[in-house]
Parts: sequence; C-alpha cells; structure tokens
Amino acid sequence: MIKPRPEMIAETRAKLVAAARHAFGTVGYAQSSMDDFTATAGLTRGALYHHFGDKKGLLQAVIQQIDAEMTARLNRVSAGAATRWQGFVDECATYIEMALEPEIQRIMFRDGPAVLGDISQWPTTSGCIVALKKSLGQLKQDGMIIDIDEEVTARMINGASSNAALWVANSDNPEETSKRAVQGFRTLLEGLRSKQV
Amino acid sequence: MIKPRPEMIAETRAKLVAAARHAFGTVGYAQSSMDDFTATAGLTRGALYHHFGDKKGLLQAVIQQIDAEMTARLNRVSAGAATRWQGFVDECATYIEMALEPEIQRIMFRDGPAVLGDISQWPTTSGCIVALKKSLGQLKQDGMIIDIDEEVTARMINGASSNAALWVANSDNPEETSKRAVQGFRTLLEGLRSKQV
DNA sequence: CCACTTACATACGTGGCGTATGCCACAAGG
DNA sequence: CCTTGTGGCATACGCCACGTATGTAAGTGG
Repeated sequence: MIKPRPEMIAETRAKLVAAARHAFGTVGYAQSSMDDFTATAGLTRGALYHHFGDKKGLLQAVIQQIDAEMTARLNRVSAGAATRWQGFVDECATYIEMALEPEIQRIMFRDGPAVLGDISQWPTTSGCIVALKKSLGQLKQDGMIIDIDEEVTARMINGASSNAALWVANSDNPEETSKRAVQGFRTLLEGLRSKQV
Repeated sequence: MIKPRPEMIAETRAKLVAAARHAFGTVGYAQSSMDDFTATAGLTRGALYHHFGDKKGLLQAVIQQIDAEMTARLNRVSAGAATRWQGFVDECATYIEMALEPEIQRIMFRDGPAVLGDISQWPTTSGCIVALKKSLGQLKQDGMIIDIDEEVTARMINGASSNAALWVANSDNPEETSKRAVQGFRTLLEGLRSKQV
C-alpha cells in the first residue's frame, strides 16, 4: 500500500504544480502568495524551493504542463479535419477559443511573457508555436498557401489570436464578440491562400 | 524667478513619470523599487502616492505619455505617405519598429498588459489602436481593402506586430530577423487588399 | 491674520520572498 | 544491525518593498 519513493516525489511536484496553476490562473502570478498556495497543497515553501528553485521555476513547470495540453488539443483538431486547409483554420480558431479560457489567458499570454520574457527564450520551447509552424509548412508544400515565412507567420498568428482573445474576454458581450473575432481571423487567413481560380 | 505653484506641481509629476519610465523601461515594473526611482527624482514615495495613488497609477501615467508619443509618430508616418494604402503599410511597419525599442516593448507590450490588463480596460484608451482603426476605416471607405471588422483587425495587427517584435528583439540577429518580420507582415496585409484586377 | 487645504516627507506595520538551517526517512556499506 | 550519508521537506530568520498613517511647511481664501 505504501507508495514507492519516486512516485511520492512525483506526486508532490504534481500537487505543487496544480496548486500554483490554480492560484496563478485565478489571482495572477504576482498576487499569488507562495505560502498560501503551497499550504493548500498541504506543503510549505520548502518543498517548492527544493523542487523548482524559485517562484519563476514553478511558473515554468506550470506553463510546460499547460502548453502540452494545448498542443495535444491543437493536434487533435487539425488531425480531425477534412482538408489540411480546414484543419489549419480550425486550429487557429481553437487557438482563439483556448485563449479565452481565463487560466490559459492569464498564465500563457499575460503573466508568462511578462515574467519569463519571449516564448523562444523559455527553456521548453512552446509546442503551440511549433504546431502552427508545422501546419503552415505542410500547407506550403501542398501549394495551398502562398510563399510565406512560416516562423514569422506562426508568431503573428500567435500574437493576433492572443490579443484578439484578450479583447474578447474583456468585452461586454463575449459570445458575440468572439464570433466577430473568429470571423475576422478567417478573413485574415484567407489572404494567405493561393490564388488558384 | 520663483515659479508659480501649478508649474511646480507639473514639474514634480513630470520628474516622477520620467524617473519611473526609465526604471520600468530598463529593469521592469516589478523590479523597480519605488524608494529607488523616486529618490533619483529627488523625491520620496510620499509625492508618488499623493499624485498617482499607487504604483499602478504611476504606470498608467507613464503608459499614457508613451502612447501619446507613439500615436503622434504613427500619424506623422501615415500623413507623409503617397497613398493611403502605402501610409497604412508604413504605419504598421513603424509599429513593429517601435515595438523593437526596449522601453516601449517592456512597458507597453509586456508589463503594461500584465499589470493593467487589456488595453481597452485602461483609463486612457490606447491612441495607437484608434489610429489603426481610423486608417482601416478610411481604406475601407476608399474601397482599397475588403470588407473587414476594423476593431478586430486593428487588434490583431496590434497583437501580431507586438509579438513579432518581441521575437525579433530576442533573436540572435535582430537586423536580419527584423527584415523577415516586416516582409511577412506586408504579405499578411496584402491579403486584405481588394481583388481589383 | 487666521483657518484650512495642498504638497510633500517621515515613520511604522505588514507581508512576501530567499536563504540557512534542522529534522526525518530511507538507502547503502560494513 | 548499525552507521553514515543523502535526498525530501519543514522551520526560522532577515531583508526589502509596499501601503498607510501621520507630521509639517508652504500656500490660499475669507
């Protein structure tokens, strides 16, 4: 019944990440007291410093977890679409939808960049950016889209969607505004398609 | 020789804003000690709390100042272009260039949103967004661009350029990367033009 | 000239962070 | 077994930064 040692450690780390994720996602990184959320995990800051070095280290771990979830979700969406182009569009729409979730928005698009800097500087390169780049590369190979710089375009799509989401989430009428945003996004993406009549 | 009272006050406020702007722009908002940068302005936190309420209030004042400068710069650029479309493209390119400046990037695109939330929630609505919207509206009236949602598009351009700039600024070779970014941006904007043969 | 406000400085309390240290469980070696 | 580490985590301490409460001098209106 007694769990093996490595499992206990993993559980401790998971509990800390979960507690921090909740705190960061609700009240924000700077407003989250380490004493508080470690206590809710049944631990103290001692465990935190031991496993993650400092508050920023824990934020990185949280981000890594969320990013993995988001990447998996994006891959599922693009894989389930009829055409590659449709898959890409769906992927972008999903990206906006995800950016609407308060936890993702706060951690991935606001506090994350503010505390850790640009994504490319993060230890764990963002899987979402990679996923977008991959989709763009395939579309280019297939001749579905014009000749673009995948890296640049992926970055801009990332920025555009996160910003659009921020705007939607803070609007008076999120549902309706969301439709406007997604529609505007589709229009923007249409401009990337090949002019095949 | 003795300056009138209101002028003294304005000077005090200006000194605080300037000192905070420098501190925020170099070491970042969270890392800036109020005691430190008020001291470099020859004042104390007492003056800060009196005029700006708290640290966030001072950040708002700093942002307002920078935003005014950026808006003026954007307006100059678009006014000096040959055509409206060219003016708009130049405006966007200028936006990316501005986002490359460390002070603007840090304050306007990283710490600002992280501390104050979405721009639309800021007390002083961002003049830059308004400028972009205005340009888009005129282009639409002129029939130069397809039918788009100006608000959404302005937001996405804002997000795309700020993110692209963040990427450029942290790349190994900023000059070359900047060219790639601007070029990619132009390509994206081309997609908005009317299909007038 | 006096009451009152304004524009700041000073003083204090609190809370959060980082580090140093301590304790306990477990694992390895004799 | 006993002993000697070592890793996992808690406790204790000091520091720094923020916010507020209070003080004070200069200005302002009646």
